Amino acid sequence: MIDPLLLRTQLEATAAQLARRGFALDTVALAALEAERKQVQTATQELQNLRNTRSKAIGQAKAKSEDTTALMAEVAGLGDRLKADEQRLGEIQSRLAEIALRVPNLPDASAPEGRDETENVEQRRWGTPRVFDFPVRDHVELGVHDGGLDSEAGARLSGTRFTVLRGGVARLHRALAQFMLDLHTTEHGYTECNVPLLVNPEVMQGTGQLPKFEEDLFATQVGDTRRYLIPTAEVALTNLVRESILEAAALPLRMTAHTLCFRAEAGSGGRDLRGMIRQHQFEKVELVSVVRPVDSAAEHERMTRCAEVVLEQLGLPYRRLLLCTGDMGFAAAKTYDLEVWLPSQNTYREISSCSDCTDFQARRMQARWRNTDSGKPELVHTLNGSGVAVGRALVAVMENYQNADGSITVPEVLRPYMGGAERIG
RNA sequence: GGAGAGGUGGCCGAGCGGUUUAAGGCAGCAGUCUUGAAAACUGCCGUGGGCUCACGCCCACCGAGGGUUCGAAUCCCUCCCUCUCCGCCA
Repeated sequence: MIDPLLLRTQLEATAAQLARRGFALDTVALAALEAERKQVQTATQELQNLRNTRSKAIGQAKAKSEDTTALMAEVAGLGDRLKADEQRLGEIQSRLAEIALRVPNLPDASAPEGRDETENVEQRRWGTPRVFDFPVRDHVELGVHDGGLDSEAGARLSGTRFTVLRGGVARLHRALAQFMLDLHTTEHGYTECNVPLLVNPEVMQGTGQLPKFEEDLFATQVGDTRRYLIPTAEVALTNLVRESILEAAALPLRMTAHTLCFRAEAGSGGRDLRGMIRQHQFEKVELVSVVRPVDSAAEHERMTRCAEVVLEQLGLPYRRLLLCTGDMGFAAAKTYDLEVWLPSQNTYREISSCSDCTDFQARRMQARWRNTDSGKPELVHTLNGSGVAVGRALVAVMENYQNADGSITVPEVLRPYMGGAERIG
């Protein structure tokens, strides 16, 4: 959520900033609703004040055994008026909150203005795509051999966009996750966390998935209790600081988790249907940082580097994009995407996304820190990044390390996790 | 799932219809004293919100949500969570 004060006091300027990312704020409706809120809230508080002072007077009169009938007459009917006003105020405020919860974050000044992914700005490249002296196979072909990558089996069990992994491919997948987790915990200063995959609706609202993106989520219902499957560990890790006040010394807080992720992928019909690029269930190693506001820009660069190091150690060519305003996620003020080279597609494909969410999630979660200068609790800044997507890393390793006979060379850094094996398949 | 005990400010803890404007203590911050420190003493010290140029004034919050009442931390109802024991279980 952006600062509601902006919607009250700088409505037009805020609308202009949101327009940069293609979000149309209905300023006329908002201004009218806000004027009504102001009027009703003032009236309600005046009535509450009247009730409080009268009630106190009755108490004092009774203590002195004085007659209270005159005072009692004064408050007659006040309760009903108050109840009506309070209800009306509550309705206005929840309408305002509903609007505010659906407004995306303000884009950072350094995010280039643009409509969609075609206007993202490439920042750098690392590595040189390998030149093959044999016909390149894609990961689906490479995986069919011994059923190492079996989407038919996945479909039989659960439908489209589910895959079964077996044997060396399954182990390579596991090795990738282990390698990433070890790298981030031992080299990059992140604390390993193991988190619930099912979370309650408040948590989903905290990081911005609800109320706007419900159709992208898988949900469970047991009795009256509704829980959602996390679409990313960002949800669980970031919400660990919800409704808390952190000491300044506890920051920066850096956490990582390897989890399953579940996405309904509504609205992506037909895209990337082949193979493991876009699945309903996939694994990811996630990085989350909670920092002081002044530190978030630097932390964003640092986090993105942590993700890049994964690809560099795996020897996978990649490029870094600075996302334009129109391609950023709901909660992000600024985002870098990392795209890995896929020989079969002769292009770079997204494998990581690192976002600075500034105070947007913190405000929804009421996550604060105690500023030692002011002594007051202030909102933290939160950041999240994939470090990196395991399924897509598997695809990238299979394709970039393939051999003419259809086998796959195991990248050096993964061999300790593969019992020393140098190739699979 | 069953039985019992609890949820009050950063922490401990009193309050169980109206002198509560949430006592008191601890921790913290500032000051006095001191060569310095400690002790002692004095003051400050929850969160969110509204109105105001401002000084300030006001509203809400005692696990959550309802209810009773002129008035609720306190009484009633529903729910949640924590702890102890029992049961079940990877």
